Amino acid sequence: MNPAPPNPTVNAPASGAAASPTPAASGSAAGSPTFSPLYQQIKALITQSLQSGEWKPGELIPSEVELAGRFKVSQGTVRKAIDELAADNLVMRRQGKGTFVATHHEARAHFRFLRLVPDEGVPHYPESKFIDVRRVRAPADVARLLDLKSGDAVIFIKRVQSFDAVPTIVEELWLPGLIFKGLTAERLVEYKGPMYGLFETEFGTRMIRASEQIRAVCADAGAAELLHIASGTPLLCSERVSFTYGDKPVELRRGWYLTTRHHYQNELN
Amino acid sequence: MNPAPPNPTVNAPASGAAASPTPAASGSAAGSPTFSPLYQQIKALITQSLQSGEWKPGELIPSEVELAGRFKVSQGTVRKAIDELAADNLVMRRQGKGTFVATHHEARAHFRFLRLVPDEGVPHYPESKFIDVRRVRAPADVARLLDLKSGDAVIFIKRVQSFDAVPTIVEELWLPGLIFKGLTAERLVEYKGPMYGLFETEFGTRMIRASEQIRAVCADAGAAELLHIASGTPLLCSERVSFTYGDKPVELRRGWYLTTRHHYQNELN
DNA sequence: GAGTGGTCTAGACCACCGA
DNA sequence: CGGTGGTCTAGACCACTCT
Repeated sequence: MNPAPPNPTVNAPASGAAASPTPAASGSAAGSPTFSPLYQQIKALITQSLQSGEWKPGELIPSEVELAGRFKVSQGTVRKAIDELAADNLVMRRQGKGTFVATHHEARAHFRFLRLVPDEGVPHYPESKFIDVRRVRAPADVARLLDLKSGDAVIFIKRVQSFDAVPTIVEELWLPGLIFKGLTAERLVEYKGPMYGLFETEFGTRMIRASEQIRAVCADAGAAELLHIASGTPLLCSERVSFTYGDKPVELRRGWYLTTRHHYQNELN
Repeated sequence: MNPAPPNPTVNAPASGAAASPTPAASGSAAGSPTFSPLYQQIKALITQSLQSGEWKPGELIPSEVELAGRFKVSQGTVRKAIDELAADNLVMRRQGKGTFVATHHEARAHFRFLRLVPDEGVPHYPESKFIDVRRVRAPADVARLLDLKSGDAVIFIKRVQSFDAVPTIVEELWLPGLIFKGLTAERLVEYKGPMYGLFETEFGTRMIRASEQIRAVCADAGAAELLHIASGTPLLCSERVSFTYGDKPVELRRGWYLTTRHHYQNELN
């Protein structure tokens, strides 16, 4: 056992009972056993339940005391695990009510990934117009970023987003065909709200984090036409890969942003 | 008293002794008294000591038990306060050694604000060449962003930064003259390493966080010459305001980044 | 009032560091 | 070895929400 002496359940080398096996968290190759703290193991167990859909987005998860009983640890340990999950935006705590599985269906979450905001006026969500939705074979670069094999089936989506009827964003998305089987133009068009919300409820795939690379480029003819601007206008170009549980890449999104009346807002902390 | 019953020191309406007055944290206008938890008050007290320079960047601060004794609270409460300070990057914990005041003189900190990295190869710090350093009166827009009055003295700095001898960044900085009195071109040139390090050690002003707005623009004649590129080349344009303690703005930095072989890297969490 | 998360305490032991 | 932060527990009370 690792830190707490009077508790022989989770990290124990061999203990009989309880609902959670988890020899877990040992890099046990040789020399150093590399133990991990109890609360990290609890966090991993809870994360598994989230990933498996045992508790769905927006739902209430069991209370701290109940989880403490289930895992045979103190409430404080569960608390620390959930604290981290909340910091990771996997879960949301609400005093007096309980802890809820985080969801992209919330005003709060809408601007976590969309960082383009109007220079003046309040941030709001743009309107989408879909240009293209089709099943294709993954080009090499897309396959590499999505951890697929070149030629694997992917879904390609192209759309234009407008703020106050002014076209401002051209976006191309690539999604693994296996995961997003059955995603059609109709589903996309009829669905109102952020796409990540649809992915979450319709395909059980929740975006956890993303990595973005940003450049300045000249608008090519295609983008220029869609955005009603002169070819050659400078655009902000973003390439973003989004990840679900287990750091699995599940979306590649290339965006071209018109930044004459909008800007990309970033907070450095 | 607020949460803890057996402890009449920090938040107490009127208590005699102890080194920390702090009636603190009450929005006491009318109706709701708006108490704040003990650990938040401890956090505020420690932050004051950091701001006042009682413990300088890089130095060791008193141990948790000592602070607990000083503030007459439990170690757990001090711990939670320091946990938040560490999350805010004001302080750095090192097991077995102690807690240190964070500093910008560390490889770790160098890329917290500089997000432009080479497309290939390892991130590294660019070389600076200073074009201009002078005392001027603040234009209206600069004054507004730095919370000064139009016409107040400010220091203007212009420089070019190069990666592997390739000029890549043009930067213009505006600093409040009052705070950075005595900042000269010589000091800047002789100083090696990140400018925030110099600000911290030479002027006692530590940058805590920053807010950045990013756009795509065309290179004007001046930038084009400095970066050895054609006028009109698309550049990534960033306007950043940095803040010290108390959310006081103390730097305006406008940057133009050449993104042909570099990109702005951002993690969305 | 019962149940939830939020705060606070006290005490134990562990992992790491330096002398 | 003693000192530091890191983990874990157990129990108390507070603030909030709903019924």
